[in-house]
Amino acid sequence: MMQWSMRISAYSERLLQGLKTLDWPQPLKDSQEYWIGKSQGAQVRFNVEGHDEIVEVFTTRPDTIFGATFMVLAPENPLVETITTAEQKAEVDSYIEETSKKTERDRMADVKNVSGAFTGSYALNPFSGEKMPIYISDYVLMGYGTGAVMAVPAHDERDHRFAKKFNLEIKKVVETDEDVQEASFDSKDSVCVNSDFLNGLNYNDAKALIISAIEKKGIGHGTTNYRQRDAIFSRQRYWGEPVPIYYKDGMPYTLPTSALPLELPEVEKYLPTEDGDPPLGNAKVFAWDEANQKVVDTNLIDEKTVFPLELSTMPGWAGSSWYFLRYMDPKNDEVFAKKELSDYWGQVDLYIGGSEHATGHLLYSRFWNMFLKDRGYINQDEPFQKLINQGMILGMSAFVTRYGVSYKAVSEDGLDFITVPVTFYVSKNRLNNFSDIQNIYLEKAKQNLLVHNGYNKDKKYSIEIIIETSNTQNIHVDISLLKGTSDELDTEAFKAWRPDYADAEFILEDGKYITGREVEKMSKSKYNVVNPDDIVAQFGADTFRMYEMFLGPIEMSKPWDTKGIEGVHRFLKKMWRLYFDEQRGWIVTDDTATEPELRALHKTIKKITEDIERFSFNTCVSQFMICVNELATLNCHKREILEKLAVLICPFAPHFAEELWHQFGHSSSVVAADFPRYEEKYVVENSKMYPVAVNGKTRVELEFPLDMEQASIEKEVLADPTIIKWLEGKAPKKVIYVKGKMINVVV
RNA sequence: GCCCUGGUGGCGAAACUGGUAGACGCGCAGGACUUAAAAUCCUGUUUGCAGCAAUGCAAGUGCGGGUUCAAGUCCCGCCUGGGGCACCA
Repeated sequence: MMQWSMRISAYSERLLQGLKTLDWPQPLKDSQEYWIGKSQGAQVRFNVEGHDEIVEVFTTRPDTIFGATFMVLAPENPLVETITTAEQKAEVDSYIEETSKKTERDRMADVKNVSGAFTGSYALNPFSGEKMPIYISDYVLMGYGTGAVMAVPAHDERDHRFAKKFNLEIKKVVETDEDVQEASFDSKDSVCVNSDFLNGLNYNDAKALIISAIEKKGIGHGTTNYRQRDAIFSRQRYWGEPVPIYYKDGMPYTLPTSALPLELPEVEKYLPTEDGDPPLGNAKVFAWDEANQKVVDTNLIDEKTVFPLELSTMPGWAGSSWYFLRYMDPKNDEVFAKKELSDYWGQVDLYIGGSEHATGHLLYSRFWNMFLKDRGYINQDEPFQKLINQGMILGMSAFVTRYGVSYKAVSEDGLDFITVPVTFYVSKNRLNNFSDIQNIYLEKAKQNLLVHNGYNKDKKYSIEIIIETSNTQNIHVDISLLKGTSDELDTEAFKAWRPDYADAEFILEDGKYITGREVEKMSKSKYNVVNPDDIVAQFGADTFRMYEMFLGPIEMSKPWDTKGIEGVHRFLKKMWRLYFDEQRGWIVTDDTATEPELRALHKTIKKITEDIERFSFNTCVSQFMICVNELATLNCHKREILEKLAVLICPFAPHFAEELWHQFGHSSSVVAADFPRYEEKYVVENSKMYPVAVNGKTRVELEFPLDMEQASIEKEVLADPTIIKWLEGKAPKKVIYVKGKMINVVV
């Protein structure tokens, strides 16, 4: 099938180099770097004995060429056809047939399963002069390098496995004590042996020397390879941007700019055509009239002036790679964004997204951006200068345990056997100890026996043994069946939940059924989904927003736990009470703020300002709590403090801040207010309570002025009774004094 | 297999450049206000030992070593949860 591809591989090196300029998480950069997969080595041509054909290989280890004892081609390599000998043809053909049936997934699945076939031909090692049998095997991929490798079994794991399987020579060319007959030794930290003029050279020197030798011989050259492939751009589905291309004599032509954008045609069904064409093949009006320059009825196609349009559509990333540029100038009919505007807005300042886009969207988007820059449409090399990965909010699944035990009832005369199953839903902590609940099961087994249809009431039975205990099932239950925010199951609700559970019987602990809890992705099938709308309805959007921030660092995944939300809600109510009294209403005064009040405020301004910069929102919320606790203790209701505090909290609780701001008499929005500035003078202290340690263990706290000389501090520290006690009469070796931090006396 | 990430109280977490581990919040326990409840406020809450108590001592950040006056933080070797990639020569 003919497919459109984006030649992203032409940008591999720039995409790799560009990573150095980005403020992105290292793991994300690593995975792009790995995906691009740059490797440096050499391309080398090998002569084939008795043929004019040559086999060209790519290798990153040309320094091990003296250890290359055989050759492996990809089964799809066109050379296979010509070099396979008559005797080997049947074997090779059947191997190709076999591998072509395997899907790529199958191929990957049995990495350990070595397979291949001998072509019957030999290549000649240009340096050792040895004959190298040529094999084919599916561990060599046609799509990478040249689709052929020189196999160095002593120093490559895959080649080693292959050599073992087909009994091929393994020749050590890198110094090591390991037995290369047993396992390959793949280190790059190596020195050449058995390699003629390379002997004694390390990896880097040997590589440089052999590449120049290869070039001198005229059989190859040093080269760089990228693992990254071109990206298939065609999609055989309806929804997507149509490709503005028409075909004339089988050749593609672009539509004129005036015909753009080419819109999706109407179709009756979004399915492929009977001939197997994509859904656009069903369109009635989707042909290009070259003479009249417009899209016309498909029936009019005559291949003279009316031609068929491309039927495949573009993939999702055709749009997702550059939509943000359009945001800069959304109403422009001429271009996607006027250059002056995209220059003005520049790059996306901050991109928050998941790391799952590492090798897809985020790479395509960079590529696309570079291309647009090369064409002169925009000015930035990179679309997203700063990027952070947010963690996922996970669900807290709940489980009940259905625990089944079978008993064997034997009649007194030993003639009748009845199997009596007993099943209970067992509360979490009673499950650990079966002997504890054994009697409950046994009692139930006796009851069940009496109603068993095999039961003969004229006989006496003894219930003996458990014949099966393995019937334990953990069943997801909907978290709405829990009581409040606890782990306790509402057993009646559970019974009503599903007909299967209507007759459920429980073994409780302290009168409660406690479910097992586990952190999993939120998913309907796991019944652990918490709907934000419900939380917002109950607590308000500000509480919800702040609680999400308070949960922990933004880049970490964490379970949603509704329990803690009360704390944030209480905090907002407490802060509100600094401004409002239930009876008296607005209680903010114009009194002058005191030193402790100003210190509380400015400590907070400092922390919030710094923590916002490093995206540490959870610690911001903590600081607000500390501040409000302090102001409440100080009984502070002063405008000088509280007005700034309201602005400060605006990014965290915007509705709340807006309301307070208006109460202060402002008519404009709080978002337009100046963000409070930290002033150091309110926070500086001139003394510090120092932890004083003896040999690293803190023993006492002593207060000293910050500008006190070390010598005087030492004198006072050594005179302190607690320190004297811990010195036990020994003379201190030295005293470590870190200004503003701590003091340590070393004995 | 390879790459990345995390592991700190009963729980979510804090400790930014090595410098008082557990801030802040939840939960729990006790108390105040109230006829009662809600709301609110106060006290305690890492563990162990001693003490009526204030307090004191010891241990403690997944495990084992190391560097340092000082390690949750740095180094070496492991264990373990999560995510991604996977025959790329």
